[in-house]
Amino acid sequence: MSGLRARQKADRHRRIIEAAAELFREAGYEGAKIEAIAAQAEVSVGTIYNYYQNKGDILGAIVSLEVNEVLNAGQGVVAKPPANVGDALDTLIGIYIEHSLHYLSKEMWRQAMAISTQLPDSPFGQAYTALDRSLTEQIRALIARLQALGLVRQDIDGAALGELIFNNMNMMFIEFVKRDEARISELRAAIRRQNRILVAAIAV
Amino acid sequence: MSGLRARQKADRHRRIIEAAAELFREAGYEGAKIEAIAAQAEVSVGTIYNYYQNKGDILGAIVSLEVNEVLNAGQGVVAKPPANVGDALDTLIGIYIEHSLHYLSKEMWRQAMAISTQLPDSPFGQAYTALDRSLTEQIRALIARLQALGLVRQDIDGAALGELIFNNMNMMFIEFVKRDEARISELRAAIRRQNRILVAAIAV
DNA sequence: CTCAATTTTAGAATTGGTTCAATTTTTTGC
DNA sequence: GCAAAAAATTGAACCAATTCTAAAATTGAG
Repeated sequence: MSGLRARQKADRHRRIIEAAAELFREAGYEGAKIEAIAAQAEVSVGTIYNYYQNKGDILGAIVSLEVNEVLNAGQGVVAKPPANVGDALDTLIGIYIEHSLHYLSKEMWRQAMAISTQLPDSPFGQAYTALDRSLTEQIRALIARLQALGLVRQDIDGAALGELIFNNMNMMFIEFVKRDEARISELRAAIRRQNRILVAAIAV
Repeated sequence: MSGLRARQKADRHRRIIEAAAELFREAGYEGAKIEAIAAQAEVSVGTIYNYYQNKGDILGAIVSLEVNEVLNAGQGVVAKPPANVGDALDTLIGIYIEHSLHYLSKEMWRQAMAISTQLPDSPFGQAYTALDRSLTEQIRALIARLQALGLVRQDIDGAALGELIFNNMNMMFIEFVKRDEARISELRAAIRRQNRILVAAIAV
């Protein structure tokens, strides 16, 4: 039985993540030295590298937690969407954006995004791509739901539309985290304005 | 008069860029050590840092060359666009994409994109954002042109539409450079499919 | 309880980007 | 031309991530 060992392992994982999350927030990604994270987590530097391939993967684990929460929250909207295409999209996207800075600072997002394009084949790079895909799928699911409800035209290419909406939102979010002074409300308004064009095209 | 000094300066800039471009292509961004670039350019390491704030800025200078070429090539399409909204967009985007791997490898693009989100306030970060904006403006200009030609509805929000098209294309391009095996033809086809939805909505 | 296997640890070594103080080169006022 | 000032160059030193090594600790099977 590997009961105790597994529990200790999980515990070390948790301690490392918690220490890193705290230090990333306090000192920024670059400012949080591995030695400091190790000290805070009460493990050695070597142990951290035993659990994660590199510093980026630690951040990756934190990002995954955040995005999975967002995906869960999104479920609700897909299940019971507002009875209006524009509002439905705005509500789902709103959930994504409003949750986005819960655990992660803009600086952490910037680092995470950078690492995911820099090392697309690293564990984190692949995980990040998978998360993006899940978000795209959720938007597609919403569109399919709206089609089923008769709110969106049947002849719309749902797959392509889902990608289009996600890609635009994601790019806007990237620009948002690149500017510290950018406000969430402005971001949402800009995306609404862009989506208005699509809504006009697809609503029955 | 600052004749000699200015000439030497320009010459060293050129040598550094040429050396870096060659080594980035051969050994990849990470693989190209600053010492090697310095040796190849026949300057010292310190001199490189006198000319560029950091390694990323060297890559940035190369990216700017490439993107400016693309912008120039795009001018032609905006001036005389194909007499069909879908074809016009496809032609402009085609120019962007087909030129994109001329000087830069996918790996170089990945690094450049990563740096631009990681350090949005560095010289390169700001330059990259400006380049993105220029591309967006060019797409907007094309739409305005098509509106003037009576091919696009007058009541379309051209600014928002330009952003939407650029953001989607850019995100698709990011995913494209993240996968070494992805082909240009597939990328173009996927974007065409997405834009079809928009074209249906905006064409007169 | 004991022992072999596995994991963790501490810390030294490595690596490569970046910084810096000293030196050299270029310019400028005379 | 010639020195003093300004600018540029140099390469050694620095720093932090990552790797490596040998010793110590922990585990679980018997």
